[in-house]
Amino acid sequence: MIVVSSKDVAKHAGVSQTTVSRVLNTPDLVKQKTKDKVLKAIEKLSYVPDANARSLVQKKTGVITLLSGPLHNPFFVDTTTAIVNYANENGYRVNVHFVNDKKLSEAYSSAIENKVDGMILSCILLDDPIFERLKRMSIPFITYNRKHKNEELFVEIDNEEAGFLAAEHLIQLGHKDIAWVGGPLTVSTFKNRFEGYKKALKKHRIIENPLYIFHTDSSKNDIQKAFEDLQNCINKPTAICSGADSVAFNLMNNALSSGLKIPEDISIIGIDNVDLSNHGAMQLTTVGSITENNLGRLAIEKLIEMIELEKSTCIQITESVKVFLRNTTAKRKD
Amino acid sequence: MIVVSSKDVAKHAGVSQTTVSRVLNTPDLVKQKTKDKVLKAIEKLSYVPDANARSLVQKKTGVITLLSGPLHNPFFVDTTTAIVNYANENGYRVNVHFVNDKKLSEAYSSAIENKVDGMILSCILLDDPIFERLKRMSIPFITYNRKHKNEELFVEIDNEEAGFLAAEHLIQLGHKDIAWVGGPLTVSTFKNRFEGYKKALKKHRIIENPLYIFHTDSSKNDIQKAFEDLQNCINKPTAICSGADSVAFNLMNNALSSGLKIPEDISIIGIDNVDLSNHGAMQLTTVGSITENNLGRLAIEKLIEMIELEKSTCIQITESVKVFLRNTTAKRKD
DNA sequence: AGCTCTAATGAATACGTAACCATTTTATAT
DNA sequence: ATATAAAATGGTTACGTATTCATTAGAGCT
Repeated sequence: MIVVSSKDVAKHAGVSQTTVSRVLNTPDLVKQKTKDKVLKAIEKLSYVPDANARSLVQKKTGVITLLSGPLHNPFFVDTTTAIVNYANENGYRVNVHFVNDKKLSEAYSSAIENKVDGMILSCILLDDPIFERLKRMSIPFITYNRKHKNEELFVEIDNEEAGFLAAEHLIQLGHKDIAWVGGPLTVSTFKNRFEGYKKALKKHRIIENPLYIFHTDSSKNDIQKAFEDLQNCINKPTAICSGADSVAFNLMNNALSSGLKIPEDISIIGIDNVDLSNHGAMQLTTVGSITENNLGRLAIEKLIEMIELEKSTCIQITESVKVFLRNTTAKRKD
Repeated sequence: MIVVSSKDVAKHAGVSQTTVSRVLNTPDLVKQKTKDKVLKAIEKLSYVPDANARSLVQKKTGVITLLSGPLHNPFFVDTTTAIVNYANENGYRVNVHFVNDKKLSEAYSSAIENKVDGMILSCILLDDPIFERLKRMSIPFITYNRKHKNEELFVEIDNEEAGFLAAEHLIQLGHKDIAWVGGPLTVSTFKNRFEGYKKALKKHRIIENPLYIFHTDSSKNDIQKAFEDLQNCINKPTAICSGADSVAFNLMNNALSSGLKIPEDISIIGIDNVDLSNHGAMQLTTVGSITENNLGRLAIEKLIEMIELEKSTCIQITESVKVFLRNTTAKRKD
C-alpha cells in the first residue's frame, strides 16, 4: 500500500509540510497563490490526510465505540440506526460491536484497546466492573437500555412502570393466568420490568404462579423452551407478558407455528414499541416511551455533548411510558 | 484525558520502552524476571497500548469500513450482523455507515478520509466512479448485494434468475396480472431482477403492462404510492412481484392496512429470503440463495483474505437461487 | 531609504508505538 | 580461564500529522 503523505505534497508543491497542513486546517493563514499550488498537488497526488496520525497528535480520534446487543433483537436495529446516523452527521465514526452476555468481557477489552473519544453501551450488567474501569480511565461513556447499579449515566424507559402497565393491561382484559417470559435478572431492564409485573399482580390480588415465570437467556431456543413449558402446564396461561418486544416476536412465532391464533387463543404483549411492532403483519400491543424518542438517539446526543464539553455531568434519563394498543391482546374468553 | 504510555511503564519498571514493547509483542525474547517487572507496572498503571500509534508505524489499522444500506431493510440487518461479527472474530473493528442513495458521495469521501485496511460496500451504483477511485488508491474492497458494471469484486445472488423464478412462481399459480414493484434501475440488483421478471412474462406470453411496473426509490412513501396506484387500476393486479423482501414487507403492510387479505386477495412474493421472512407472522414466500449463505459473510471472508494475502484477486461470486415457499402466495381466484 | 508592523512561511518537535541496529550480559564449548 | 555463540536489553529512528517558535517577505508609514 503506497501512501502519499503531506511531505510528498509539500515537495511537489515546493512548500513546507507545515504549509500543506495549514492549507487544510487554517486556510486563511496562507496566500491564495500558495494555496492554489498546494491544492493542485493534493489533487494530482490524490492525497488524503491520515486520520490516525492526526489523532495521535491531537489526542482526539473522532471515533465512538458502540457495544450493542444483537440485531436480531429489533430494539437494537432501531437504536443502532439512530446512533450511527447521528454520530456520522456530527463527524464521528462508529465502531460497532454486537455483544452477547456470554462473552461480554472479551468485547470490553477489545474495545478498550483502542483509544476512542467515547463509548456507548447497551449491555451493561447491574454490577458490571466495566463501569468503574471506564470511570477510572476517564473515558466519556453512557449506557442506554440497561443501567448500572450506580444509577449514573444512563438513558432508559421507566421499566418498572412498563412492566406494570403491560401486566395491568392484560388484567383489565380479564386475564388472570398471566405468564412472564423475560430475560436474566442480572440486567436492570428485565429486573425492573419483572418487578412491575409482580406489582400489578399484587395490586389486583392475583397470586404469582411460579410455573408461569421464565427468566430466559433471551435466546431463541430458551424462549421456545419457555413457551413449550407453558403449553404443557395443566392450567395454560391465557396471556403472556413479554420482557421485551423481541421476546414477544419469538413467542408469537412459536404460538403461530403450533397452530394457536393470536389474540384469540392467547394474548401477548411486549415492551419497547420497536418499529417492527407496528407492521401490519405483527401489530404487537406493547408498552413504550410516550414521546416515542429513540433511546439510542437520546444517548448519543448526550455522549457527544459530554465529549465536546469535556465535562462529566451526571445523566439520568428515564422516559415515561404508555400502552400502544394493537392486535395481539384481547379479552379473555370464558 | 491522562494517557499512560509505554514510556511511563518503562520508567516505572526500570527498563527501556523497547523492552515494554517486547513484553507485549514478542514475550519469548525477554527474561521471565523482566517480564514480571514490566507486567506488574502495566497492571499498576493500568496501561493500555494505543492502537492508533501502532497502526501508524505498522501501516495497518485493523479497521474495515462498512458502507451498508439502511437497517430498516432487513436484508442489511442480516448482512451487517454477519459482517461485524466475522470481522470482530478476526481481530478487525468495523466502522459502520448507513448510506442512502441520495447522499452517496458524501458518505464515500468521509469514509476515504480515514485510512482503513479495507472497505465493503453494499450500495454501489452500476457506473459509480468510486470503483475506479478505490482501485487507484489500491485499497482492498469488495461489493455485496449490488455490483459495478466492471463485473469485478462482487458477491451477489443470481438476480436475473431470482426475478425470473419469482415471476414464474406467480404465473404457475395462475396469475396473469402481475405487478412489479422494485427499486431504481441504476443499481444492478433491481435491474437484473426486473430483467428476470420480464423474461418470465415473455416466456409465458404475458404482455407487459406498463401500468403494473414501478421503479421506486425504495422508500416507504414511494412504495406506498406504488401500491395505491396499483389499487386504483381498472384491472387490479392479482399478484405483486417485489424487487426485494423489504419492498414486499412494505407492500404487505399497505395491503393489510387497507383491509386486504394475503394471499386470498393478493399474492406477494419477495426476493432475498431474509431471516424475518420466515417469521410466523410474515411467512413471506421469497426467492433466495439455495445454500442460504449470508452474502455479507461471504463478502467479508473474501475481503479479509484479500487484506491478509495482499493480492487483489478477481472475485465474482453469484449464488444460485430457489423459491422458498411460504404463505403469501396462492392460486389465482376466478 | 529606513523603520515598524503584519502577513506568510519554514524548521524543529511531539504524539506513542514498533523496528532496526548496537551493545551488554549470560551460557556454552574449548 | 578464555573464546565464542546466544540471549537479553537498550538507544535511536520512522511513521504522518499538528503545533510551537523563529524567520522572512511585504505593506504602509515617515
